[in-house]
Amino acid sequence: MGRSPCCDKNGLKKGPWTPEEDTKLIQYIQTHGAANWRNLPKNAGLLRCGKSCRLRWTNYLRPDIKRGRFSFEEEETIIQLHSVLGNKWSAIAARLPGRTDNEIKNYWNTHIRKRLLKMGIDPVTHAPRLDFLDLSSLLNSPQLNLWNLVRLQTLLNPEALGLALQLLSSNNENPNFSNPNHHGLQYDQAPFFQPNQFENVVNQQIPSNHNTPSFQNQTQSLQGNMGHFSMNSTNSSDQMLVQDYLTNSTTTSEGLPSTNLSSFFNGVLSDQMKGDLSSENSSFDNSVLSTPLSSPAPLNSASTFINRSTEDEREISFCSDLLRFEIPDSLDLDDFM
DNA sequence: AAACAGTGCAACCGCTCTGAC
DNA sequence: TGTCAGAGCGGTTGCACTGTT
Repeated sequence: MGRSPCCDKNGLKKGPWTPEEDTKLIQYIQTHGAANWRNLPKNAGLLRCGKSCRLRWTNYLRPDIKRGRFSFEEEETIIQLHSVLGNKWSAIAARLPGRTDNEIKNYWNTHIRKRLLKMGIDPVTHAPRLDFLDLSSLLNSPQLNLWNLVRLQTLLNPEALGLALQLLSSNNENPNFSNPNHHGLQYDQAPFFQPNQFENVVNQQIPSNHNTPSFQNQTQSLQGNMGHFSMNSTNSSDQMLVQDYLTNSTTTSEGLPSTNLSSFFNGVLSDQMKGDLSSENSSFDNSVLSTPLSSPAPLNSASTFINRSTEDEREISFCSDLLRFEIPDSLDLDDFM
């Protein structure tokens, strides 16, 4: 048999707390302290379960509770801590003064989790998931520009890039696949990817070591997402940038992609564009020009939130930061172990 | 203006874990 | 070693609020 309930629930009140109940609880705890929750309701004159009193106090009435919207910094901290600690909400709350575990849990489930899913990130593992990623929403966004393409580098995992490379390199063998280059082909006349072409190429090009259910699921999802993008994107220059970016990627001896943005920029950008990127007024991190995919850029969370004016920008940068974060030196993981 | 659907959040429930005794 | 209270967690519910039709 299970243990006896913490209190006799007959006749006990449930539901929202009234101001009078709150006042009684606060006054009692201020006088006697927060202890012996089983006897507290009776002593305080409350028709509540002790557990209910404890939750009410710890989650709402405690004087050090901070109410209101989570800040960018708090949000980022939650994500970083969650990637290390998982669903240990109390441990996360201990690092966020004034926030409770329940509040963080609710905020995670209602805001952060949804946003991660939208950005194609597994909220459990914090890894990019192609079957979660909605490329069309990213690439069709009004903010689609060079910055977002750069940030896409961090969204796409090696498998995704490898698949794209195989697709692009297969054009010599597969006449059905259109691989336009920027020497005369009219992009606004040629579709970027047709879903059926994508599927045909995928079926032919998946390497044997990627013949796993999860990889197949991801490639199928990528097919759908890329197909959606191609059918909806009307910005031919954007398509060209993506195409060139992928074309300039290389593969390692192990067959894994090793994408270097410098080759992309050198091959695609005009001198004017490179100059713009290197200007002091640009928020662009020049280190990315020489940073291979396998070398994550250091997290610079303070600067990444500067001058972001739109929710989309915040989401994209938010996602980018997620995948680039590193554990701060000040965070002692031994505390959690 | 009313009905409806979607969203956010406080609160609850049932269970497990932990530490004190 | 077993029992118990407190703490913590995942999941869920109910309600208020907001946006849409």
